[in-house]
Amino acid sequence: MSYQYLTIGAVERDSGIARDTLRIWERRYGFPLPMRNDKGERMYSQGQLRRLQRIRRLLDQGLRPGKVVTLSDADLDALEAELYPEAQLDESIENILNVLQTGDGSELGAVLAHSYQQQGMQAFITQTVIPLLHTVGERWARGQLQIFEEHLLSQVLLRLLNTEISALQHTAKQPRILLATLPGEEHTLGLLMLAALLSFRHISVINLGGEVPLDQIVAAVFRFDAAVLGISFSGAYQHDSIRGNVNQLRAMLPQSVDIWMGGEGVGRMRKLPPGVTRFASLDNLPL
Amino acid sequence: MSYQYLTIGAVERDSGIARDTLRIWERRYGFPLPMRNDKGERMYSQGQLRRLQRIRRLLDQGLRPGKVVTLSDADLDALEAELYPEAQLDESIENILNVLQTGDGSELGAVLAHSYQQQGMQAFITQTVIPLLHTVGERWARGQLQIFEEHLLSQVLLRLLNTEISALQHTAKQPRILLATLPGEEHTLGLLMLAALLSFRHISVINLGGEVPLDQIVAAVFRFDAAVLGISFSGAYQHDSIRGNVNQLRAMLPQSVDIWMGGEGVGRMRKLPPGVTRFASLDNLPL
DNA sequence: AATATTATTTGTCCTAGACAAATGAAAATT
DNA sequence: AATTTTCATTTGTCTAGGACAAATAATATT
Repeated sequence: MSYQYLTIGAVERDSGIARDTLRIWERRYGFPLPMRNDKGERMYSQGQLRRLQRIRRLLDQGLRPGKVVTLSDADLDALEAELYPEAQLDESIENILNVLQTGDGSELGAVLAHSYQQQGMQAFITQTVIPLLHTVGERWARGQLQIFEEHLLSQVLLRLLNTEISALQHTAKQPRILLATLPGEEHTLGLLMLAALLSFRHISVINLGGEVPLDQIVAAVFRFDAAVLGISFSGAYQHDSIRGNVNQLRAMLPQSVDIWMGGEGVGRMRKLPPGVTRFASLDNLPL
Repeated sequence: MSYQYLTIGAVERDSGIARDTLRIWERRYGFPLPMRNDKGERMYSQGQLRRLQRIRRLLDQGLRPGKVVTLSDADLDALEAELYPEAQLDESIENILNVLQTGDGSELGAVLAHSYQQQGMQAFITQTVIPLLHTVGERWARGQLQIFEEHLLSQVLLRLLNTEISALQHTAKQPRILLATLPGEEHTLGLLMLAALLSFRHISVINLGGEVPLDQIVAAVFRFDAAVLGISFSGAYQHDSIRGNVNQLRAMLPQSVDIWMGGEGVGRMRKLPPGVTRFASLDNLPL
């Protein structure tokens, strides 16, 4: 499709790996070893970008660069096969994927809405949406699914969940829960699923969305007198930053405010900071 | 609130100005001149960050660094006052802002929904949402409005527009329009407003959301047989990249596919690439 | 088995220079 | 007078190779 070479800036953007890190991997591990243009600048191939994206995904799972960066494509395949076992899929999920990958775009919303109406919010999210997103990620890693299909699914889910929250919000009561992600964490779908589940239980939710600076989160908690602050970390979030940021938040907020941490990024943490509640899955919220 | 010093990485993240650029501004213009920690690393103050954010906003308006970076706070005030003249506000907008800044969070959605029901989609978007977002930006620049309030407004609008699109989509007919922003452009609210307006006219819209790689946009156009591709550029998008990217898109797509470009970033462009339609405002779509 | 100590891995930051793309100003042309 | 061309300036992104501390793994000690 596009047999263009990419600058280091473009690779940083598309892989999520910092420039400095790309250069130092090259020095230390010998990968990626991009070509150079006549100015002496690194020019990465599409294949190198793709491998970097796969590597990034493995690092997000907790693997270490020293063991992953040097792997060949074949070894990567093997490692992925091991880490992401091919789940056997529900028939309805299979169907949704099928619509996503072969449909004409307008049907996807209808199929998902149908699932939702059959299952109700809780089951829809835990048994349909989450496995669906997992599978989409796996298929992407295998090259069986295009990125725009992933985008489309996100948008359609965004619309569906927001629509349902709208329908439920006016019945909401206390306690009030404030939701946000921290700067650097753009993945807001988890937040939205949580908001939907809470709305469904008639709990009042204020969703600030993604990338909210710490002091602003604190200001919002005070302003809206929130009883709980929910922060979501996708797998992509650097483990290191999580702890520091959450400790800082804990120190800035009164003890009466509960902090909930959720998302894949949290599941891998051993110890949680004191005064913080983990909700490992959306199945059992700490209510 | 937080009188902490920030590393260059944090400033890059929160101001949107690249590390390299921060260092070179320091060299060339003498601002920002951060303190150094004992490791010799730059440590920026909150005030420096704030000024950088204001500068960034002016650059997004098309001003040049050489004229802006060296300005004092007072001169910045003056420049902002000149560039963002205090618009006199509609009473209903005044009211929405008031709810945003003093309400308890749950009312905002209701107030906006009320405006929408009174005005209909077209007027709501052009006469309420757009001036509202403008004013919020101005107030933020003046330090009269907090960032979390901006986030909250975005989320509530996101929900409202998505809800209305849901209600309208199933009546949609041809032509089919595909919407997306390019990598680097995270601002998707413009896209959503466009999607809402089009849905309101019973036009079928497929919204891929933000930051979609070029080749993926092209793949999606073919897959969904879109008649029109709509790309939105916020003011923040680098003018340079716009032209190159759009030219590339034009070359990758058959002439039968119209390309629409919109958003503030486009308004400042002199010539458009050939074969591309501009919609300067959401008031008159090229239909 | 749990804890403390040492070794290794790893990412972010540093300096100072180079260069081309984009922009603005001036000159030449229609 | 308006448009195009040419030249000068501004500006951001990229380079190299080194340094260092925080996080993690491995080993020793209680």
